[in-house]
Amino acid sequence: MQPQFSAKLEATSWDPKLEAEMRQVWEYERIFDFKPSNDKNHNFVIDTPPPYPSGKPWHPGALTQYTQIDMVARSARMRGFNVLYPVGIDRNGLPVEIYAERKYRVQMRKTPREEFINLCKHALDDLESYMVGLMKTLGISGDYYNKYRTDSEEYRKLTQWSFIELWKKGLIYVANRPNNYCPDCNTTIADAEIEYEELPTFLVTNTFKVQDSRMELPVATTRPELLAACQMLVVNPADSRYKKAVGKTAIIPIYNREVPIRAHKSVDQKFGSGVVMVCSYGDYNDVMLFREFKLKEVVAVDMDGKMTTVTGKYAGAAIKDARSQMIQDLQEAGVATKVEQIQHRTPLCERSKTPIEIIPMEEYYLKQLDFKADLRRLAKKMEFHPAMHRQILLDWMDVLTTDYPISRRRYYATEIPVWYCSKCGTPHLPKPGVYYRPWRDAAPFKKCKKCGNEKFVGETRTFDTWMDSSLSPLFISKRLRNPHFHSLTYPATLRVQGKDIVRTWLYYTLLKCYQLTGKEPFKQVWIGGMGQDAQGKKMSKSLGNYVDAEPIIAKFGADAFRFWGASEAGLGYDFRFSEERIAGAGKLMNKVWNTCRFISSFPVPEKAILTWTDKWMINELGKLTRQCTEAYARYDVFTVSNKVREFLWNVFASNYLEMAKGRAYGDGATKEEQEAAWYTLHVVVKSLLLLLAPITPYLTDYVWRKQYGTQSIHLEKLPEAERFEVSEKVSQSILEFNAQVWKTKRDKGLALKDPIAAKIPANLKQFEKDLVRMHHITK
RNA sequence: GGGCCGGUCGUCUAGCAUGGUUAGGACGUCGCCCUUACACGGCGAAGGUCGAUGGUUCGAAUCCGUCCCGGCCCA
Repeated sequence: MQPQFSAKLEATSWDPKLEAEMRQVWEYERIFDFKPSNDKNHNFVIDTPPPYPSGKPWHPGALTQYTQIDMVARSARMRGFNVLYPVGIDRNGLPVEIYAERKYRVQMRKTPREEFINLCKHALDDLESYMVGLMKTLGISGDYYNKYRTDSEEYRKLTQWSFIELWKKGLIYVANRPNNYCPDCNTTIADAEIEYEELPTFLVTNTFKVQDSRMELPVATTRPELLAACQMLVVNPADSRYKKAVGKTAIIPIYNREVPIRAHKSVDQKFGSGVVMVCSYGDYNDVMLFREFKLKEVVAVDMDGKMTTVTGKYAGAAIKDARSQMIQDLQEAGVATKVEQIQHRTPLCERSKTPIEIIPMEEYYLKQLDFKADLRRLAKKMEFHPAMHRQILLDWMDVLTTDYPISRRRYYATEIPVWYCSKCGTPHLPKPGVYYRPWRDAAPFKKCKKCGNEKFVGETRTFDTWMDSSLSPLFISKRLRNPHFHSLTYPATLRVQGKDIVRTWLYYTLLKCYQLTGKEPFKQVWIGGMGQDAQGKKMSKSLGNYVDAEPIIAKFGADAFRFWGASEAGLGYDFRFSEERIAGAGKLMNKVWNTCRFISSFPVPEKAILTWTDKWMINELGKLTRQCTEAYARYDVFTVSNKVREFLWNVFASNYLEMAKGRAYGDGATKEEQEAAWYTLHVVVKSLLLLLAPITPYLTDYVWRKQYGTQSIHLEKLPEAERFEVSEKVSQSILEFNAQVWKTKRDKGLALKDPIAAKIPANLKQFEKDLVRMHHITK
């Protein structure tokens, strides 16, 4: 290297360890604080998903999603917005309770409530610091100073406020209905919390006698233990085999009770024997038939998943045990004629993977069916990125058939703020704006408004956790705390989330915020794809294909991980986790570093008189800049990252840089030409750094501060595009010509610095001087 | 059974809406090269009958029909 030029960046490779240094600077400078503009349109409010601390390690797909969201936030800042990018932690509900039960080896029901809550808090604090630490490592530029927790007094106050408001609007009611119940979690769950799996089970065919007849009916069932709860047999009205039996009475074996035989079109003639027993409740069809035929419920399973006394000798047994015992008894009694193993689609609790039971229980409900049309209208009005994922929401709204059960029989969640008169049972709701714990606190009333009684009993149940999280746009906009701030930040600009929680978080947020404010909670929705394992399978702890991203991030750096996350899959598409490809992104980081290092050895001229080579380059850069700016406006970091990589590596470094290198060193060039090269090199590098800054914030800021700025690159705007009159085909010709010379030299066994005779194409005459110098072309 | 998405070199993908030069790039592989930013590099090469099959057309990865496979969601 000639002595007059020495690089400002010394190391020959980018060291990811420098990321920690950069992070400290950001924390010290607090450059990501939100300063609300009084012009609402300048505020860009992101409704971020507060992560759920459900265990370690954190799902690598989720981590990737958070980095993608951060790129949206950072690019919005560089587009000139004041960005509110909250950091929250979702700390309510089941996963934490299950985690605490495992970690501290306790059972919730056998632990005093206060004590159990404290254990949950402990577990949460531990997980939370782990997660926040990872977020910071990844360069998530959220507002850590105002980090919120959904189990804070402030947040729960808001949840209880929303319940009281919705109650006042008449949207809350209590009903005793058959409900999804998880005997393992001991609580009611919503349809949205159920998943289905094909599981092996026994299909038992039992013979039922028909009264006053010699007829016998084969009845196929997967739930023989519910025999005591059978209230009817049904066949398909078109089934000729059983026409004669319809209207008669059958005798239930073992219990010797009489039940009617009816016909209903819901019965599948081909399933089992074609005769089905209707019990309370084997499945949803039972629920429907009980309602339709006004049958009397028999509760055969209790809230612990044990058989009740109506089942006689099976009382107290677990469902599974009762089932095998019953099958054995039926076989011994000669009632069971056939026992076959089949695959049966079984509803499972999403959290505990236990088969759910349908048990009649009294719960609080929030009306939602009346709002379908309104929500559909909102969903169509909101802008979706990508547009195709709007359909997930619309489909879900289509299939809703019951209102939303909101009460849960758990401990670690927001309490339902209700007290009941101990005499007449009338529910009393307190004034909103205070956090209430009715299971512990004295009632804030003197007398029952109905009967005058002075004693109250506090509600012990809590809310479903989506009752809390569905209020995030109201919480981050300080609905209860700061009306002015609220008016500037609600509705939010953008909701960001994964496609797995469309039917829960997205849907419930729309529902509740619309019910409470009459508006949509956000203008746009960003739906990310899911991280899968290297084979494209869903990553889950139970499958054992879970990857811990932390050591990979430590190895390659957050920027490499982020770049990979940006460039791997288009917005909304699933992506596969691959260490190899993250390593590949790490190489790009190094390429960026070394490009900057080389160019850092040249002065930065204010302006220059450009040669055609420079004009060509700046024109190409302009094209790239326009493409990237447009892509950022669509939150499409996939396009940005891939276009920048291709430009940087294949056009700028491999071609322009080689063409301008000699000129930059002053080799056979005028001072003017040399300065033009310097100028262009810096213009391109500056723009590339700015375009990459939202995606790889550490490296770009580090270089920027060393080389160009007195302030962080993250306080700059995205670059402007410049245009020159350069013929369209020139770019391709240059690339082709260079490749051809390189190939010729290779074929002839020449070194790159050896002279070669070559004819420069007519349309590249303007670049002749640089090309001759670059390839050492002789005439 | 219904919906959505996808099926392009070993792997990840661009192109497909507005059909038309040797289907572009990345990762990996192989060969040559330590050329004064980078060997975490440079250059080159191999590798694809664009899921299958009909059709429209002078011409289809691209448009239309049917089918198959995978993923997710729903029944």
